[in-house]
Amino acid sequence: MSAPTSITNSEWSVMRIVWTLKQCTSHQIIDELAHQNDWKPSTVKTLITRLKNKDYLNVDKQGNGYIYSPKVSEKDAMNAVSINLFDNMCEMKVGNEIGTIIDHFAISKDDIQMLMDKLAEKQKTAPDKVKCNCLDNQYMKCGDDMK
Amino acid sequence: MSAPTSITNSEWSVMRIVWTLKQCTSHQIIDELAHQNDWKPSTVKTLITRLKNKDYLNVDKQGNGYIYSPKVSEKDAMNAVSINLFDNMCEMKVGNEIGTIIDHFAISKDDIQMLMDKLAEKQKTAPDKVKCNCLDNQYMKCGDDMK
DNA sequence: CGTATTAGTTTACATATGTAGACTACGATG
DNA sequence: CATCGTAGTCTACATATGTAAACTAATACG
Repeated sequence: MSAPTSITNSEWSVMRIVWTLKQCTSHQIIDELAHQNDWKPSTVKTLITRLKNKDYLNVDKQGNGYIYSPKVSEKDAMNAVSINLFDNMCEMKVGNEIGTIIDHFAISKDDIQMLMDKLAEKQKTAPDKVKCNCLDNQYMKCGDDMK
Repeated sequence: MSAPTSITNSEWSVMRIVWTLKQCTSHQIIDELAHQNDWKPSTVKTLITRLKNKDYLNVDKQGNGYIYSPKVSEKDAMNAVSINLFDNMCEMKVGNEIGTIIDHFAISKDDIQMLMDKLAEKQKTAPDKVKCNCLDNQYMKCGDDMK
């Protein structure tokens, strides 16, 4: 259920297809990615092999080739990469950055409502300030705002 | 002002220090990262060089060595990586994922308020549904929910 | 049943990344 | 001014990633 190793951008493209189709043949993946990215069949085959090795894909023999299905859920993978990303950033600035994401992407009414509810709840126990965690050492700590 | 190339995780560690200190010597960066990650001086020096080449760092001669300062703002870099990350994901699922991030990280009262205001505003023109954009091709589209 | 198709495996190769030692040059100190 | 220490550059090397050709093996079709 969890995401063992990290996957690369191009592997991500393959996984999106498998997640969406739930199960599919290499042929379908190759077609779709030839269409989307102009990738050669060999390229996609390599990516599929790597994803098998990384335990992101299940394989089931069928006729000639295999049927591929996700071994790691899309949600788990998304969580792994996004949490990893924000872990890299200054804790103090994560809140502000979420704002940028909200500005930048389309979100449905329902999701927005869900987010507002979540925030209202979180507000109850929220700290006045989240401290910069960029420096472990003796140096001066970082200022308040980043514009 | 913009983030030209992408930077790696370890380069990110260096930049966080420079962003926080605004300007500093290699000595300071080396110290801090020896402390944080147990990296050898050479490792940090390599990272500094790569960041110079990637135009993430300004250098100013001073005495023996140099004073380093950011050439790309922290905000720009954060935006670049986070937008890039969510661009990789199924559009339909970004809203939900923002929820996970909100759950997972500490956010200050002020930031939460800012996010709620932003969402309230965004709600006014929000679509009922954001469609899955995983497939370009002819195949079936992805279902509604991901749990 | 043989052969064309297809799916999968092997090999390849350039660039990126993590990690670091060795070497060099310049400024500081006696 | 000679030398030492410190900062910076060069070199190194294993693994990861993007990209793909060549080869092989197993169906499917005639």
